This record gives sequence, C-alpha cells and structure tokens, in this order.
Amino acid sequence: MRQNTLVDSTVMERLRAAGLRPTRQRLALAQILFGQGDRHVTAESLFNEAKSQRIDVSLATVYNALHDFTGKDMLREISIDSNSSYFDTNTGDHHHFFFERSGKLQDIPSEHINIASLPEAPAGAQISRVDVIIRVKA
Amino acid sequence: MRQNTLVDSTVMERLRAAGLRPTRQRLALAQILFGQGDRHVTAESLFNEAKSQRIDVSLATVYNALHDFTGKDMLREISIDSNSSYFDTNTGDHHHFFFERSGKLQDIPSEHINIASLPEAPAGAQISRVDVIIRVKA
DNA sequence: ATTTGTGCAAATCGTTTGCATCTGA
DNA sequence: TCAGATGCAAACGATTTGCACAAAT
Repeated sequence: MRQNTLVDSTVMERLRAAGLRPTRQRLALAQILFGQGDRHVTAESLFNEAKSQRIDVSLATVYNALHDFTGKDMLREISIDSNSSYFDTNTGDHHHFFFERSGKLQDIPSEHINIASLPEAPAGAQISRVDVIIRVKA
Repeated sequence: MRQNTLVDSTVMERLRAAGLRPTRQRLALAQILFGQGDRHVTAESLFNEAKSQRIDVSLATVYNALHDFTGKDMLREISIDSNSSYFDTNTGDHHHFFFERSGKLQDIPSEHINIASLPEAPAGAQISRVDVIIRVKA
C-alpha cells in the first residue's frame, strides 16, 4: 500500500540529493525517520517500527540504511550506552539528556548550554565535536 | 612471585575498605589500576597487561573485577565508542578528550571546562552526571 | 564450615559480512 | 544492462552466564 505521494517525493528528493538510490526500503525508512520531527532511534527500534507498519525490510538493511544516511550527514550516530548505538535525525549542533532508566535521549538545543571555556586541544589535534551528555535518573 | 609488600597492603586495605575480599587476582588487578597515576583501561587492555606481567587471571575475572570496582566507586565506566567500554581510575568530577584515531582517552580537569549555563532537568528528573567529551581527530 | 570468587566454556546480543538474488536507472 | 541494494544466514567480537572447583573468612 502506498503512502502520501507528496511526502514520498520529498523524501525521494532528499535521497537523490544525497546520492542514494531511493529504493523501496530506503524510502520507507527515511519516511519514518524524517517524516516527523527530530527522532532518536536504534537499529532495533527502527526495525520494529517498520515491521509494525508492515514494511518488509531486513535488519541488515536497516543497519545499512542507518550507516548510509549517517555517511551522508542525514543522521548522527551517538554512543552513550555500550548496549547499542543511537542515531539522531538532528545533525546540527546540540546536546543530550540521557535518561538512565529508560535509555531514552532528548535533545538540548545548543543555545541552552553555554560553555564558557574550553581547554586547548592537545598538540596537533583538532576538535571535531564537543558532546555534552547530561545523565539523569528518572 | 610476590610484589612490594608495602604497596600490596595499601591496595589490600582499599579493597577491604570497599568490602571486597582481597583475593590474589583482585589485588594484582588493583595494583595495576591504582598503583600508578590515573588510567583508562578496557577489559581487554587490562587483561593483556596482566598477562604480560605473568599474572594468572581469566578474562571473565577481569570483567568481574572491573564491575566490582565500579560498583564500589573505585572506577568509573565510560561509553564513548560502541566497540568497548572504558574504565577510568579517576572517579572525580572531570571530562575527556577522545582521540578518534587511536581510541584513547585523556582526562580534562573539571576546572578546565566552564559550563556557564545548564538547562534545567526535565520534570521529575535529577541530574546524575554531566559528561563533556571533546572528540579530536589526531 | 560457609560464603564468596575464579576459571572455563558455552551462551548472548548487537552488529557486520559473504554471497546469491533482485531492482532501479 | 548492470552497478548498486537487499535478504538471509553465518560470522564476529565484546560481554555475560552457569556451574564445578578453589580460596578467603
């Protein structure tokens, strides 16, 4: 069954623009990921979400798609919990709350955290990113 | 073969104080971990270091010891890289440089990072820790 | 004597890979 | 047509677990 064609074509263009073939599986996954606001998923959670929407896709393909999207800067990968990797649809500059009990993430806009002073990078090193993770119990 | 008795007994007391039986294996591992300055290890790296010192210990026991020590606040566990967990002998308030190429960590004293403003914790949540990770390429 | 820790090998879990088959351009 | 994707199952690597044996109190 086909979804809203308007939305489909937007997502399709995004994939094309990134140089990724808009296959049926990628379109469906991109739709789930980018069709709503910002999201944080794991391979497993995305796989389950797809299944519940009757989208036929293998777990390996979900991993492939997540990595493909990450490689094209459509997603950002986050390692917080050693159990599994998270992928964030928000690729801009921002930080995270991490809820230790549930394992869920919540974005913190970068304006909400003000880092007054940063140490200088070690000799010969260039900073690629500064991640602030606020772990909360609840 | 026995090591310096003075140092042994210091470590032994630390284990006893924590309520952990000072077994031969735990003593040897604690010696490696706490006998020098601050350190960052993985289960694998600690296991190898022990082997190179002719300390007879199984990998499972290394994992057990790392978790026991962490449970007693003698170590802090850090998840940065989804490949493996790091354990830091510095349990105080501080942050990290993460060298993406080598996978190594370096402490940043908390005085070197000044967080001017933090967002308020989500309703009903209490902050358990704020981690700043500066990823550097090099 | 009793409790706790250790070692080994097998089990688990997230993730990756190899390869035959399919599909979009 | 044919490079690029997909699906499956097997392979992987880090970590955990079950259980018999050993060591600490």
